[in-house]
Amino acid sequence: MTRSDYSYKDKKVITIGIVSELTGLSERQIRYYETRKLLFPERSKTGIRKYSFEDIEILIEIANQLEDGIWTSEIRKELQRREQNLNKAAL
Amino acid sequence: MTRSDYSYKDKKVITIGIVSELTGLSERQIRYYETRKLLFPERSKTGIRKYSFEDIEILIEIANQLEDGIWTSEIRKELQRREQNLNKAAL
DNA sequence: CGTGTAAGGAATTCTGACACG
DNA sequence: CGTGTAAGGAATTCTGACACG
Repeated sequence: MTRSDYSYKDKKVITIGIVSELTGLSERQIRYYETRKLLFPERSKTGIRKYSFEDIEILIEIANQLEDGIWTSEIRKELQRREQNLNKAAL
Repeated sequence: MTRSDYSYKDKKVITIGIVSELTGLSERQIRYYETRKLLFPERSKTGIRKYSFEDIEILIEIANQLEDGIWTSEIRKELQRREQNLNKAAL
C-alpha cells in the first residue's frame, strides 16, 4: 500500500448505519464495542460517529473472535498488542 | 495502487454532509453536479446518497474547473473522455 | 457479558420550488 | 447557468434505561 492510498483506509467518514450494513453487525453492537475500547470512531461537531474502512475490518475481526467465545477484554488486549508492534515498526 | 486498496477508493459509503465538509462545496452544489451528470452517487434503500473517495476527488476537480469559467457541459465531456481511455486501457 | 428494544429528541437528507441573473 | 434558501416530510443517529442471563 502506498502512502497516498493509506489515507483512504484510515479516514473516518462513514456513518454507523452504513458500517452496520457493511459488517452485518447491529448498531447496538458497534456502539457497545466502542465502550469496550475496541475501536475509536471520530465524531462530527454534532456528535455523529464517523468510522474508517480500517474500523470496518476491525469490526469483522471482532465478530469472528466473539463467535469463537473470546471476551471483548481479550480482543482488546490483542488489538493493543498489535498497535504496539505497529508503533515499534514505525520507529 | 494495488488491487485491494482499489476497493476503498471506489466504494460508495460517504453521505453528502461529510462530502460537503471534505470538499468545501455546498450540498446544493454537489446535488446539482449530479443532475449535470458529472458524478453518480449510489443510494441507500431509503434514498440517501452515498459517495466514494473518488467522487470527492472529482468534485474538487469540478470546483477548480468551474472557477476557471468552464461550463459543466464541458467538464462532463472531459470526464467522459477520461472514462473511455480507462476502459481502453483495461482491455 | 453481550445484545435487543422502546423512547424522545436532535441532526441529516430529500425533493420541488422560488429567486437571481 | 449555477447556486442560495425556506418548506415540509422522511430517515438517521444519539443517549440512558430496562431486560435477559
